[in-house]
Amino acid sequence: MRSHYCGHLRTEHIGETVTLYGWVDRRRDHGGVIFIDLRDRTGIAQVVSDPERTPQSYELANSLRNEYVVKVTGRISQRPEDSLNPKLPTGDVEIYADEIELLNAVRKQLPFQVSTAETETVKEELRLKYRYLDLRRDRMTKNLQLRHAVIKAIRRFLEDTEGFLEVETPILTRATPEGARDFLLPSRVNPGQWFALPQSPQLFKQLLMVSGFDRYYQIARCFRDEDLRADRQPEFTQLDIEMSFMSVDEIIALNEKLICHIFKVVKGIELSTPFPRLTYADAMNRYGSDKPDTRYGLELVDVSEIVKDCGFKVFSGSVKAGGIVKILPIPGGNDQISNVRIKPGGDLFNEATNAGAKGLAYIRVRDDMTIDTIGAIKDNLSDEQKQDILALTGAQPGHLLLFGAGDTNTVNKTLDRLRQVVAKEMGLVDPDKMNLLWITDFPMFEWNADEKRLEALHHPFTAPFPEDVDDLKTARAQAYDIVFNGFEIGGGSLRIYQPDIQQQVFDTIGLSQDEATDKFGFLLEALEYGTPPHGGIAYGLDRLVMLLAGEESIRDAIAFPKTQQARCLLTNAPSGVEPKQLQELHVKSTWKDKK
RNA sequence: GGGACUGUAGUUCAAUUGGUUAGAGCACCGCCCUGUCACGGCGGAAGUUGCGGGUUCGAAUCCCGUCAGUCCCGCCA
Repeated sequence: MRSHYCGHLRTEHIGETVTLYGWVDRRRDHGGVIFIDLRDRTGIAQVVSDPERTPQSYELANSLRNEYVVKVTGRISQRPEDSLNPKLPTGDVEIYADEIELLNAVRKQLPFQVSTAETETVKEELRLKYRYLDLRRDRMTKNLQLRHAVIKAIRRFLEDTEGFLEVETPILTRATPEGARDFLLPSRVNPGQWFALPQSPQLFKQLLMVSGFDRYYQIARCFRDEDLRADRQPEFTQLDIEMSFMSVDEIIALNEKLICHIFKVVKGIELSTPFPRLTYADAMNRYGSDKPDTRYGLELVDVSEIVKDCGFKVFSGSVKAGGIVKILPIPGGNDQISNVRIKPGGDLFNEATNAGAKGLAYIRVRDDMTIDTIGAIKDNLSDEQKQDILALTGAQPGHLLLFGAGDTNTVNKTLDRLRQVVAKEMGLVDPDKMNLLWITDFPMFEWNADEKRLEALHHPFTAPFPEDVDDLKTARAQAYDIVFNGFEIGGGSLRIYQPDIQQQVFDTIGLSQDEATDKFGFLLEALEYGTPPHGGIAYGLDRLVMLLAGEESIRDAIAFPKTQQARCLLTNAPSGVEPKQLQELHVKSTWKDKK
């Protein structure tokens, strides 16, 4: 007797007897025909029973409802010519039932329709509360299968082809001063002391390099107690990789092979290598972003030099204050984007001001190459300056030029966002394109205005370029991010393996000797014992799966995700606990339990 | 911490913009039909319009508060 999956329901197996388990897919109370959503979620089988031969099964079939669980034993048969259903993945066979057994009924009305729900948008709140039903739906089943396929491809490649070893690292670990907010757990046996959940296995994987496991990886759960977004969960999964004795180029090459393998196995797509590389400086200059979507052009143009002495104070003042003036040139924008949208109150204006811009200046290029612009530009820029701008931006008839002026960060952020909005609405994004690229040569540090100190852009274990070590403050890091269609899917670096440089980096970010010893003494000490040069990368696995699945929310790539308020609607976690538990943990509650 | 949007039968939506008894598809229940494939036919039940308050002769609709979900800013080495 055959087992019971979709793959066996083919014409070459006609005549064989099979047992199927599954859920009734759609309601039928007619003709003894039911559809079974197979237990392995691979397809739907049509089951027919005969009123003469198996009257009990026939009666049962006619009374079954959606989502009842059944066991069916029967013969694989050719479906009659007039009842072929190309929509069924089992093709043109059906099961001629000997016996239908009801394993379990649906005792309550379903909170939403599972079988036909592909055509309906169910409120996410309900989907999350009844996640076990949501996961029955085709879309979510496919997403989880895709996730599995990605992980399987990763393991095959890293273990079988490249000789990596998976090592588990602790979930109960210690709090770190840098980075995201920690999730903390009180220790019962150590009063007043706390574990933290790992933000990533960063330090442990470096210690594994010290141990000599020169090719480590882990599908690792990570935790960050920060606010959520469509592509961010407090609990998420990284593909974490670390290698010894490898250069940046070697690490990048290996990762390109890995990504190619995943895309080929999972999506059947052949990517070409090497992936393009952009330095951080170039990416910021050309796209205003360190994770540019390069599926379309719309590159930014810096016009600071042209306008630095012009009479328009917003422009010249920005440059004099150390900022910049840049332009987002939009071909065809003159016709397609109305003034209402760029002027105060308009959606593009709001987009700009939300990003921190003070306003949104523009130049429209008419068909005869004359221009239409705001008064301040018309009156305060010379004809030569205007012509220089048109020349530098490559403006053609029909172009719309949008200006960003101010400090460099704000300008880049504003134009980056406008660039994305415009590309989307003008249909410049080719959904079939799969653009992967590397961003390299990040700065080591950036200024934290609130805390008035430098902080690590990547993390404080990132190695600077050797030639930049003399002036760490402005040093570039040997770090790289991998960007997929405008999303950062991974990032890594060579790590510091010399204790003196590690100490210098801690000094630079204002971590005192005492504090560094207290928090990272174990690392500094480990570096004293012949640590090999090493480096690695970590991928956001959930985000990668989301993108490969074509989903817009990371939640659709995770079986049991949290809501934006970091709650689990299924279990209603987090929840209050008994006072006794808190006592044992030496924790005083200052918060009244929410009902 | 802040901004925006949403919340109406089990569910997806509607309700002529403040006006009679809040409607429809699907689901659910009953009967009929019995080779269907979004089957079909007849009938039925189903609502404190998230919750609380206010304005009004009258509130799903307007106002205030609150809860929940989503998107975004801050935040996320």
